This record gives sequence, C-alpha cells and structure tokens, in this order.
Amino acid sequence: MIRDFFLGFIKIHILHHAAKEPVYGLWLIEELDNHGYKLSPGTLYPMLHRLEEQHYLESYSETIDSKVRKYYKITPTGTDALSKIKVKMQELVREVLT
Amino acid sequence: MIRDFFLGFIKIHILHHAAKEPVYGLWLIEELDNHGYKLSPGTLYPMLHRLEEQHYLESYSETIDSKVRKYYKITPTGTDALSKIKVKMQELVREVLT
DNA sequence: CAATACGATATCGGTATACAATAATGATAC
DNA sequence: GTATCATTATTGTATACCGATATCGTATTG
Repeated sequence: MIRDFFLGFIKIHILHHAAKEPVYGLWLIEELDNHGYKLSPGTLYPMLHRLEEQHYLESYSETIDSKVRKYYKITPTGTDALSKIKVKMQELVREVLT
Repeated sequence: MIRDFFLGFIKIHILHHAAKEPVYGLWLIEELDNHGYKLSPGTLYPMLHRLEEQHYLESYSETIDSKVRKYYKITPTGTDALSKIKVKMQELVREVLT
C-alpha cells in the first residue's frame, strides 16, 4: 500500500513540528489531516510512544482548560536524527524531482 | 533506529530508478551504496519481491554475459504511486527545509 | 574432466514490531 | 449525568529487516 511510504513522511512531519514547539496528539492529528494524512488515534498515539521510547521525543503533561495534555518535544537525539534525515531527503529530492 | 526512515527513502529510490530504466538487484545495491545506503542482499531482494507482489514493479529475466539477471521495471500502478509520492515529498520538503 | 571462481539471485531463521479501528477511560464543566 | 477534550488500551493482523548461507549456470583454469 502506498500508505507505507507516507508513514515515513508522517514521522518526519512529527519530528519537525516537535522541533519547533511542543505538540500533542490531537493537534497533530488535525495538522496531519491538513496535509492530507488521515491518522486514527490508534495509529498516532502508539507512534508517539515509540518515538519517545527511541528517545527522539520526550513528553511532559500539562493541564490546559482543565484537561490533561501530553506534550511532546524533540530531544537532542531527535534533532540529530532530523538533520540527518534532511540531508538524505534533499539528496532524494534532487535526484527524483528533476 | 534512524534506518527506519531511510528504508522508505530507499524504496522511493528504487521506484524512481525502475521508472527510468530496467534495473536489477546487484546494480541497485551498488547504486544505493553510492547514496550512502548499505543494503545486504537479504534486505534488497525480498524488498524487490514485495514491490512486485504489490504490483509496483514487474520483472523479466535476461541472460547477460551468460548470467541470468532479473530486471525490474515500474508498472502503471508504480508510476501512479510514484507521482503521488512526489507530490507529498515536495510538500514535506517545502515545510521542513525552510 | 574436475575444481573453482564469478555474477547473481534466492532462501532461511530469528527478531522485533508496526499499523488500524474501535472502545474505554479520565477529568471537568455545565 | 452528559457532553467535551484527550489519551490509553485492546485486539488482531501482518510483516519487515538482516546477516549469512545456499544455489545456479557458465566460463576458466590446469
């Protein structure tokens, strides 16, 4: 399925957003929806958990409007990975999109 | 592992090359190595088989220098997928690399 | 002719997960 | 007690990846 290709793109989106500012699950679902990626909670949340296990992201909880949100932000490991990914992505784009 | 991200890129590379001209396993291993991706045969060949099962690629065998090679070329399904991937990739790049 | 080297592809066996939809849960406000 | 925002859990399915080894057909070598 073509979805398999996009799942990688989705993770890159997440790392990128989490590098700019702390993000949380539902916000990401909407944001990714704007990019044409439909993610159910059963896909996104476990994905966030894994990214945290792998130390690309770290989380903290905060109560907003008296609801608990779990914010994720990028770690140094994640920043490092992201920059390596960008390099390869640029290479790929240069080769494929010309 | 960061490798997980690259595996998606690798598949895109493969589709792209198979869209330009027929390609075969060992050639791809070298070509990808030039891009900094080390693939063992145990990774690449099953990957090609899956891409064929999923009808992104199709193969035919040819004897070159009295050795049998299995050439893969892209299918209409693969062409379609690739163009969709390119669109999303461009979006991603515009967002992430600026 | 036997042995082996070469270019390629295929397979094996183990490990580790990833993905998805849906339903459940929790806290608070009204 | 019900609606809302948000996360978590459940359950099931399906594979992907990788190193190492095996296989295959032909040509070469001695």
